[in-house]
Amino acid sequence: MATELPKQYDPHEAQPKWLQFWTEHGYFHSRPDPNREPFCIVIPPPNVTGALHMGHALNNTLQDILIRWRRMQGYNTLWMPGIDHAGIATQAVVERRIRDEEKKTRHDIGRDELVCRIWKWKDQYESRILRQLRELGCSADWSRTRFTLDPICARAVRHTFFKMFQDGLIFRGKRLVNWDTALQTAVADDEIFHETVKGGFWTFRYPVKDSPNEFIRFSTTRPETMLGDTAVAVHPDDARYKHLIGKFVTIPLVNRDIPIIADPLLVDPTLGTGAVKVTPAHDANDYASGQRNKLPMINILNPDGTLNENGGPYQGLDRLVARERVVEDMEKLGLFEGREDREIDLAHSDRSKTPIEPYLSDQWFVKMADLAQTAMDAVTDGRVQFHPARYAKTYLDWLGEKRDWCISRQLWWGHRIPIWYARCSEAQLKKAFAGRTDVTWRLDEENAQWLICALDDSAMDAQGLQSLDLQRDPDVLDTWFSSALWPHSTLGWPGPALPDQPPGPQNPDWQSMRYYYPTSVLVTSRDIITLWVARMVITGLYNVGQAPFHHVYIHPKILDGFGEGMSKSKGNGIDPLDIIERYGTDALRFGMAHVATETQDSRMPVANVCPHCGTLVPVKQEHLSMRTRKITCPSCKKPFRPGGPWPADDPELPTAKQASERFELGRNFANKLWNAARFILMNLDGYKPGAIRVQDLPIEDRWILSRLATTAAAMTDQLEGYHFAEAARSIYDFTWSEFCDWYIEMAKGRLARSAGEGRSAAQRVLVGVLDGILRLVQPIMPFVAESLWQALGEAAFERGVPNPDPASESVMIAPWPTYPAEFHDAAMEHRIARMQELVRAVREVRNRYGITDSRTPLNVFVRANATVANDLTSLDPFIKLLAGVGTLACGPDAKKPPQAATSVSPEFESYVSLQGLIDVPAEKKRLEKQLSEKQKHLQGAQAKLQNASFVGKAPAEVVQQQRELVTELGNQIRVIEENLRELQDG
RNA sequence: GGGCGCUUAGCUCAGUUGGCUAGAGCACCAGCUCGACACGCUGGGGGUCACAGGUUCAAGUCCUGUAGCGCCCACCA
Repeated sequence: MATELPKQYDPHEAQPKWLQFWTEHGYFHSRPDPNREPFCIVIPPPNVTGALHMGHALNNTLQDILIRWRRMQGYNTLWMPGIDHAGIATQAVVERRIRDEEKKTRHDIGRDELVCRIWKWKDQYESRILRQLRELGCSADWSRTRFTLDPICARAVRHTFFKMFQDGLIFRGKRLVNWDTALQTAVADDEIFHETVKGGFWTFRYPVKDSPNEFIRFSTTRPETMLGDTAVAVHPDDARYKHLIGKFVTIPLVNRDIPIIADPLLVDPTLGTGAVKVTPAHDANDYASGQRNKLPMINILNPDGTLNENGGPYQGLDRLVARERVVEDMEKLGLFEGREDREIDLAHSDRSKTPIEPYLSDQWFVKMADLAQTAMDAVTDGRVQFHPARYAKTYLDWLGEKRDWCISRQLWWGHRIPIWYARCSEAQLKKAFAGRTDVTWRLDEENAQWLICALDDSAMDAQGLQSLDLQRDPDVLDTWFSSALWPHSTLGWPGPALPDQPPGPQNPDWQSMRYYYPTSVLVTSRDIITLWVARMVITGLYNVGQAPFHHVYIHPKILDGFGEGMSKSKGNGIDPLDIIERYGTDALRFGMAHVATETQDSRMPVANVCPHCGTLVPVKQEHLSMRTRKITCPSCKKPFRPGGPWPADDPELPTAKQASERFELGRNFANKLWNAARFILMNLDGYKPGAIRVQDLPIEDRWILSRLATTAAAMTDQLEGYHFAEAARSIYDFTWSEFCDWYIEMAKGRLARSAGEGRSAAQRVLVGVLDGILRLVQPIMPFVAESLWQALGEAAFERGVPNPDPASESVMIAPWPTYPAEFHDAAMEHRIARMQELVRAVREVRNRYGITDSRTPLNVFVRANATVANDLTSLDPFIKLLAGVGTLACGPDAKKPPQAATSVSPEFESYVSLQGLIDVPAEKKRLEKQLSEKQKHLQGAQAKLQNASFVGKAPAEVVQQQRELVTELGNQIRVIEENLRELQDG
């Protein structure tokens, strides 16, 4: 007798145990093996910014499902894990901490110290993130874990940059950035917030040159920028200004002449004065217009927000002071027309909270025209496929713009731009770098300097370079530059640095690159299709010549209970660890698979668990919008802090854990599975493995094996197509609604007999089906699957249908189930379906009349044709067992007893003897309602048949179906009428 | 403003190429401690499939429009 399992599945007992077991057995590792086909996924590397959230749980669960499934299918699966340094986000988090804790800015502590602090932060959060991923059960090859700043990734970054620089794909150009004048740094778009402030809206006029008394009127919210104006634009069709196009106006304060140009994109003639001053260096639209019209760009600002030498008489003044002076001076000149108050939506820096100035600066770019085209081709010709396919449009539309990619960032955390500047003669360079292939240079004519690109920093440490007066570029690369290389950099591109040395952290393993690249599928969310997916394809094609993956699966987003995306700033996230703690990892994973549907993002209402009394307190919308930090429990009246991803604990208040009932489904399923297995294990006395032959099996066995085979095949298809929700539903429905609800119940009869062929066969089938279920569920719920696999191994080591095999040492490495074609048996499925219908009908009658004690047998009469009657009679023991039937009379002439309730089925009529218990008025009412519904349905169905165009156009079998439906409905109505009549008579 | 989606039971969601009485889980109602499971079992109630048109023998499903919601991109002199 096998050791009996506890009544409930305990995930917290199972999880650490199997995690350790899998790790010790090395199941997560993968190494190149030419005899096996690889299946490889590279993880979208989480940011080191902080802990993982629900989106990560979803993303990684789905990847793990694919990896675990393909591993069982026999592929050599590699899941490459890693972390992203996430330049801006990480630096901002660490800077904020330093500011909060030490009241210092990054300029106070310096570049080296800041980078050092961020590395410490990175170490701490990297291990936390990796731990979370492990706890999620992710079967990644942890020994290969990469970080986007580690030496191997850095080498790939350098090679790519160097190659692109040599190919002329990397160039230096001007670009407007968001300038924070307080911190004197550029900030990223996602680091700014918009706030409505009170401002002015001034209207001025410029005198038209060579046309006395003619002026052109314009308005602005930033009068000081007129010092940087290089044109006035009007709409080409605007009758008021048409004659002025091509003439000049004079900016009076600096006495500069600028042209009047026509720009239909910049100017909307119905707004304001219809004329727009153009300041290309300090406004994004004007910048675009300046590029279109080849206007000069005049930068009037110093980094600190004061005016520079281009500000003429206003040089040195703060821009806001200059604004007032400009207005005063224009007024003195009689060119000021008025000012109105206006609410202005102004961009502010997240960090300094001061207004952002658009600021023109030198940046590095990747030329996209040709690169983007190669990436578009890879998708249009099908080398890379999106699932769902519609996301290809997002990708193609974005790449189609072919906008140059700005890759420099004014940050300290990241890959340094490998560029040095030198002002010297080329002869000096040639001499200094004679014979060197790891250094290349190009002349920057505009600034009269050399741009030197080095493949490695050490190249610039050589002796004799002092005379060159090298200046290194202070910027770092856009984080996406290193992320774009992720699929091939992690696999070892560009090959070993030290070919004779063994692979290691400094020396990549070239075999992996050749074996696993291109990877199989990328699993990610739709918001980084452009930022990341497109760029990976670009660099993959550029560096390796092959796109980095064959498939891109885009999964839905998890929203909060109110339909909004989760984000740290909204405070509406859910910590996966809370869910794991409350429901178990399998429940979390099942829940994730279950929400991964084709079309729709999924809402996840969440509740706080009161840390004092355990009451579930649903999160309300106002808790989020007001950033509520304290909630009073409605039950015990004690205060607590709502759960979620908060930056730090609050020492004053206990923090609530979070719960969401959406994970009960998975928890309950794991427990159901556990108990089904528990029941089977309790009934395995005398189990002997043996082959089964479906032809020899009774109906119920053939039925469940047919259903099992269908389910396994369906799940395979569903996973192939990335239909995770359907796959989860398939195994759930099969296990619960077919195996547990019907098959196990039917098998109880045979098990109860202590010995004999019947019992033995039932054991084999029960064990064989359970074995299949555990394999099928393993990718989704690996922990409960492993627990039961091991328990089953003790009681039934050799098992399986049709032929038993010794169990593998882990369900993780068991083969993915496929079953012989003869398992599919439509006839058996049909017979059991008919029986289920009858059982349900009898149960319904029992419930309706309150005869729920199954020991009170009901006598059932079924009128049906001979075939159906035979089928049902053959299942007589089950009908008796499952519905508490005493005698079953079945046949074409089954006589209806007096005072009977009926249930109407498409294929047969059943009559249940109720021994005088009928509630006549209630029964009458029920039948009348049923009658009117059936009559309505019949009318509709008949009308359809009489319609000539239906009979003419529809396929013959459909028309035939319709005829059968009408006949059937007619029969049913006749039966109901008959019953109703008898009820009235009786 | 452009693009992509979404709107089905009180809640969260399924619903294949149009085709038999629109499904599930939770919640609700009634009844069950019967030897796997109360994280359970049996049965039940509950839906004008956002709205308005159209195509079709037939529309939750296809088309057009309207409203609301979400996301991405662009932009707001």
